[in-house]
Amino acid sequence: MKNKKMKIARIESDVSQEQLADLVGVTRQTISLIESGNYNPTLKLCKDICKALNKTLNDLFWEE
Amino acid sequence: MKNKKMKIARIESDVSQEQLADLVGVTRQTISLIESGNYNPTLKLCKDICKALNKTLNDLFWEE
DNA sequence: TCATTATGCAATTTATATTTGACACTATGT
DNA sequence: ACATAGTGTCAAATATAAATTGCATAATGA
Repeated sequence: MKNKKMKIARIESDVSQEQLADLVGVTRQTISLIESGNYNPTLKLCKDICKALNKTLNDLFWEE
Repeated sequence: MKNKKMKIARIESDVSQEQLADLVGVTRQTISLIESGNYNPTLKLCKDICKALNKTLNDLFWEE
């Protein structure tokens, strides 16, 4: 259950895990864990990531 | 910064805070805190609440 | 009046998200 | 061959979400 949507959005925005981590104020490991799946981030972090990548919650974290 | 969307969706579905808490497997206090705002729930809990109320993440937790 | 349901809030404890520091591997370029 | 950027992952510590318990209030019905 990897989060491919987020990884793709990040690569489309041309930012590394470390750059995204800096943008949202967490560590690189946290970004890596979220993309790797099996992780349960907080809502605020999800929102911050969405804003940094110009996406919405549904875009990156919702599956029908 | 209250979460009115969630409270409205819950009332539309005719469930109490306690019933919603049971549906998603948390305590009534956690639901109360989320609706009161100033709280930062986990993504999994947000998703579970959305499913219980037949809404999406953007419906309840995203503001433009 | 009395009981019940629904809600808000606060203190303390428990579970877990996140940090920190480290080591490893794979490109890519010099 | 060497350096560097990007990523995956692990163990231990810290920060905070969530649980637990309890008390208070308003609304409703018997």
